[in-house]
Formats: sequence, structure tokens, C-alpha cells
Amino acid sequence: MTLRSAGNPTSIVPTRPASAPSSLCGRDDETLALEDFLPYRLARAAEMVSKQFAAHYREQYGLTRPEWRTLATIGQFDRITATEIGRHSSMHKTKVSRAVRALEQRNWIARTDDPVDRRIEHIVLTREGKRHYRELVRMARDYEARLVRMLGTTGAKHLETGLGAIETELPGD
Amino acid sequence: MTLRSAGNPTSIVPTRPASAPSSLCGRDDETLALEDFLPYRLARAAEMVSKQFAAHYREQYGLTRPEWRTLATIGQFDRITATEIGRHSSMHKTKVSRAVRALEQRNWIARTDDPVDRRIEHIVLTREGKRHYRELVRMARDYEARLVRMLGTTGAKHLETGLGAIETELPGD
DNA sequence: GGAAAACCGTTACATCCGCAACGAGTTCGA
DNA sequence: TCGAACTCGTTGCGGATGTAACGGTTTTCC
Repeated sequence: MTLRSAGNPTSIVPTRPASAPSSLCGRDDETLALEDFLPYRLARAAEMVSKQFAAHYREQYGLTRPEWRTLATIGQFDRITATEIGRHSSMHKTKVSRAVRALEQRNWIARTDDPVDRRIEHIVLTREGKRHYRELVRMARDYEARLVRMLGTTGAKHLETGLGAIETELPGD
Repeated sequence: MTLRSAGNPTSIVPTRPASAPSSLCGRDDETLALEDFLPYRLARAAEMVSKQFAAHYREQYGLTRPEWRTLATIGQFDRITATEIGRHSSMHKTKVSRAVRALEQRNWIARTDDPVDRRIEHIVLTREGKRHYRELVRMARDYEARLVRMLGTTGAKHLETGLGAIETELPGD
């Protein structure tokens, strides 16, 4: 039949054996090792980290990921519009709209109309919102520090370099 | 008032000014720069790459991301079960179930019952499925090569090192 | 031998998401 | 000056997703 990638299909998970050096020897031109494919590895890594971090603010505050990003953006700039939130946090405007409404219902943010351009509304943190924002920032810093420690200083440094390359070379949106 | 992150809220996008050295000088303990936060950067990078790559197989074949991953996994091993697909491609079993059905309706895959364990069904590529798989593998290799070229050899190498650290240090699921 | 637990793949349901369209407001240009 | 084009934020809608439950099957363990 056709050529089989790994010997034992019942214990698949990492399955590196067949794809270790990836060039000479095997010459497996027909097959792609998904676990070595850069876009997949990137997506998987992001998902793992994101999920691990999300567990923190979800358990403690019941925040969703869009809500966390929105809060983080509003806290970073005080007084900001929905469109700017979307641009800064790479989120679709409908996602922002829904997250803002959710945060408003918690009384973590408040909106004010712009006196000159009445299409715009400015968003600010309430006192309560600021308090929770500070806690969440501390939590985020803690997680990031733990993550860097897990990855090792060089691992983290290399990751940041690689991400920097993507950020500068890929189309922003 | 509170301290403002960047000077000009109307031109926000990268907003590096306020967070460049990130330690001394500013002492911005209260605020987190989202664009410097590792989980966010990772998620954003993955999303950009994934979207750019997905555009290829979506335009040419109308495949979804779960379908592409499923196809890639089936092609990598010939004859595999749905559970194993999920484990190998980091997808939820319902995602796999739906992707498999979609691929079956295209006549790209076929299922056979296991003679001894009747809970299991083995999935294989049809002749047509193999043909498209080979084309998609070529497309994937091309994209990956282009991506590495965009990132530069060192950028890509560093990215791979960083991803390797995540893969070995983070909980698999 | 047989009940309980575990496993496989599917599906009902609630939720999330982005596209497209909307009303309201502003800017542009003839 | 007035209408076309654009912007802002919201929402209807269809499609995608994960949770929980399901029927069918196998394994475990008493």
C-alpha cells in the first residue's frame, strides 16, 4: 500500500519518529507531518497558552476572552472609543460591542458621548472597574512571569524574537 | 487624573512609546501594555498566520480549518480512527466528527468498521482524497517556505525554538 | 457470569462569532 | 447647500463551537 508515517497508530500523540530530520533519509515528499508544520504549531501553542491563562480570569471573574482584552485595552488608555479598542486589541467591532456591553452591565465601565462628534462614545473605567483592572493586571503579570520561567529565559527570548518577526513582516490585518 | 499610557489616543495601533524599556523610568505598575503581553502576542501571531494560510485552501477548495487539519492527519497516517485524529490534531471530538462527515460527503475519505472492536471506525483517503491531499501538502509546504522566508532564517529559527519550549513545557491538554 | 465503568462516535442545545445591513451622524464635493 | 459617501456602534442572521447527553460496545472487576 502507501507508505505509513509512523509505525504504531495506537500511540500517536507526538509521533516524531518518522519526521525527525525531515529531509534526507526518508524523502517523504507526499506526506506532511502536521506536528512539524509551523502554522499548526503556532496555533496550538497559542491555544494552549491562551487557555491556560484564560482559566485564571474565567474562574475568578467569569470574564470571557473578548471581555478581558477589552478591559485590558480600556485600562491601558483611559478614555477610548470602541473602534480604537478593536484596533488595539485585534478584535472585530461586533466582538468589542458585545464585550463593552457586558462590562457595562457589571458596572466596570461607563460611556460618555463626545460633545463634538455624536457618533462616538468614550469609554472609561468606573472606580470598581479600575479596582478589578488592577487585580487582573497583577494576575496577568504573574502568569506571564510564570510562563517565562517555564519556558526558560532563552526559550522565552527566542519566542519573543520570533513573534517580533511575525509582527513586523505579516500584514497587520 | 490617572496616568495615560500613550500621548495620542487617536493614532493607537502599535503604541510602543510608553512601553519600550518596560522597567525603570516609567514605573508603570498599574498598567499592562497589551501589545507586549506574551499570551496576546502569541494569539495574535497565530491568528494572522492561520488566517493567511487558511485563505489558500479556503479559496481553492472551500475547506474549513477543521477539515484541513483532519485531512492532513488522515493523509499522514493512512487508516486512522476519529479519536486518534482528534488527539493528533488537537481538535475536539465533535469538531472531528463534523469534519469527517464533510470530507466523506466530498468522497475524499471512506470509513470501514473494525472487525474486532465495533465501536471503532477506520478512516482512509479515497483515490480522489489522496489526489487532493497531495495538492494541499504541496500548497502547505509552499506557504511554510514563504513564511520562513518572510520571517528570515533567524526569525524562523527563534520562533521554532520558542514553540518547542512551549510544546515541551506546557500541559499537552 | 454479570453489573459497573470506560470508551467510541454522534447529536441536541446553548453559546459564540463574523458578515451584512441598519440608523444615526459627519465629511466631502459639486 | 444639499446629496453622496463615509464613519460609528448595534443587531439580525446563519454558521461554527463546546458541553452534555445519548446508544452502542467493550473492558474491568467482583
